[in-house]
Amino acid sequence: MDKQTVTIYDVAREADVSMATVSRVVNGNPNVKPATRKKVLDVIERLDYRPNAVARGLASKKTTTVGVIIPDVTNIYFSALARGIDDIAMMYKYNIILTNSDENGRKEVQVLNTLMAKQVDGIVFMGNDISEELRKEFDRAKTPIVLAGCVDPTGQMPSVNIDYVAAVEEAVKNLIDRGNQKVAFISGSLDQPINREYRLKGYKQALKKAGLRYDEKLVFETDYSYKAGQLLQPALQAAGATAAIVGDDELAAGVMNGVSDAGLNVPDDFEIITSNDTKLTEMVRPKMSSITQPLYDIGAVSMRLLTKLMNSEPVDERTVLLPYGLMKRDSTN
Amino acid sequence: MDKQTVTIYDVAREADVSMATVSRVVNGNPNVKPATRKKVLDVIERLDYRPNAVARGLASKKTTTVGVIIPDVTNIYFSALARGIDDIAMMYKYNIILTNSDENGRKEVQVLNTLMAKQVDGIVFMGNDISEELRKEFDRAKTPIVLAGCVDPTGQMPSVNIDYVAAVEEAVKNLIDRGNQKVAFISGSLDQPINREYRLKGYKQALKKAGLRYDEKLVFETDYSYKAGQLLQPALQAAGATAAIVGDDELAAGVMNGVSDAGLNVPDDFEIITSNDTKLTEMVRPKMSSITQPLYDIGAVSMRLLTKLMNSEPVDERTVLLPYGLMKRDSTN
DNA sequence: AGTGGTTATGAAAACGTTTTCACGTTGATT
DNA sequence: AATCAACGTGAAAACGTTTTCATAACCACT
Repeated sequence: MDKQTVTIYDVAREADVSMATVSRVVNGNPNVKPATRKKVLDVIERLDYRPNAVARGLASKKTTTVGVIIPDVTNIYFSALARGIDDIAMMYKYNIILTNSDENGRKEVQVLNTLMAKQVDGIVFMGNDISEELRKEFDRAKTPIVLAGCVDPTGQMPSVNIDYVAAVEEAVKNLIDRGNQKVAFISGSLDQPINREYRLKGYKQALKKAGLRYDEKLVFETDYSYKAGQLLQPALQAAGATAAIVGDDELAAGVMNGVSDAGLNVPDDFEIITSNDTKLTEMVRPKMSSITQPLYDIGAVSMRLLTKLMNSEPVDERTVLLPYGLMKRDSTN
Repeated sequence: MDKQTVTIYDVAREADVSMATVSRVVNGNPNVKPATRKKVLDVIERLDYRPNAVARGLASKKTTTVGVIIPDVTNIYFSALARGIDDIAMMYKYNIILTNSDENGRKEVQVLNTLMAKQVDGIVFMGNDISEELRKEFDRAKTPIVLAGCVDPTGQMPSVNIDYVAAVEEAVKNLIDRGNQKVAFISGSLDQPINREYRLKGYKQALKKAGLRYDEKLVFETDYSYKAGQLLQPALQAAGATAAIVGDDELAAGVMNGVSDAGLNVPDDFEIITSNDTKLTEMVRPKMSSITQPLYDIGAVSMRLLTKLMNSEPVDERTVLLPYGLMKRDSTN
């Protein structure tokens, strides 16, 4: 009852050919006489032979597996990207090793190392910050890596994103144009470049163009959770904010419910624009207006880009920007 | 500039020992003299040697990788399970190959086969139905498989779930006790055992015990999507339902918003209990009452069970039932 | 009939580990 | 001093493929 495996050698013997020939037919190499091919195929069928991908990986130095580092699959934003990644991966016959990093730098480095040990052919990285140590590991990796929905301020790494600066600027302008003088900026940690150097920059630009003064009291730094958003309400009120641009949908839902539960009307008393356009925006009431980004596509395009890199195909744009938009729903007037 | 890899052989040479010894220190085998160990460790450090997991897998027939088949990562219910699975997997030094199946039988079989080809040490399967063909593949697999949040009516496969029959019965009873004579049953396809043989059974039992007649017109078979739920409102009204038990949270959110948008008040005109207790239940307004199940734990426990199976450890219960509950929020009175 | 170029095949060497055996050493026990 | 067990180590055989290289067979052409 031991796992008795049929090997390529068994097939070769039964079909009365060499291993090399079996390997050829299995891999669709055209240099095989049709008659031989058929003979081998028959034996494969009869013996129910299944090539061992590990042995194949060792011999060919290709595993047809790519690593995916994700902060948290449970977050709708990231799972949408992951879905795009997996679909394209499957299309190109790759499998995905998925690991949650919790945006924890140490864990990211460790995960990266085990992925390299497993000889993945490429890596898609999601996360909001690239620590120094992590960057060092990236550099030393001989494996292609692309960032998905994750900015690299230095622009060295292949990545796919939207233009966060412009998107946020447009959203904030929209809020200001409707008369909001005090627009809150709510995001995750400002240590993360995507917040500090992109979103916040867009926010400041919009203020400047509207002739408004930047006020630190309107900047709220918190973590990306529903709960955190909900708890922000008193602080928002204290700061006199009448609108907010929020960096994450779950967080935004929390903010909105916090505000509503305090008796204010959204959007009449308080307007909100969120950033990720996940399906959550349509499930809450009022539905949330949002910056629009093609989540699935960001994942899909990163994976596609990665396939090119893994294949050493020429790549025109190493850092691709996908189009964004602004979707008006019911949390703005 | 070619990927010049340091092998165990290089280390052996530099440290002036045999490969076997290097292997021993890398694997923590105690049978190595401390002095030798240090010497080897130093060389490893100096050369930055990283063991090749693929070669290791071939030689040892263990890949420390498990396959996870999931209908759709994008669904909050499943991603919560996946998170539990990954955390425990990581704890036991396993990695996860994650693939979406879309509950498509053909795809499930194909994915299963590539997982086997990749020599995964075990598999966690999520999905609502096990087709005949899939079951055949399961049987023939020499690899341990456990079902997570997925019933096997035949009880042959290891699985971890809650008692869906009892949970639904309790929820429906709760609805009936509050005077609802016409409780709708809303779920995914009744072809799926979990709906046909478990949830519906609980529903019928509750009706019977309350002396109510089972009415097919109150049974709504749809797909698990927000949209589908939203569109159900007219039919619900036509059937005269005043309450509903719903099999999925996104679906339930759709139902609730459909009902609300039609001008009815939830819970005064229409009560809803949903089934999965995902965080979505707290994000919508009103918050949804729900059957409570330990999602993360279902994933975690399945993975833990799988580790035991992979390790040929004795297992007391092959089909484990985790506790459920009923959480009253604002979609019921 | 001789030449040259495909085309089809096999032998055997990688690929980078783990693992099995056998063999010396060592130290304790009689 | 002889015996034994435990310990520490190395040689070499797996593991199941791909890939390189050589060669045989075939097929036109001159």
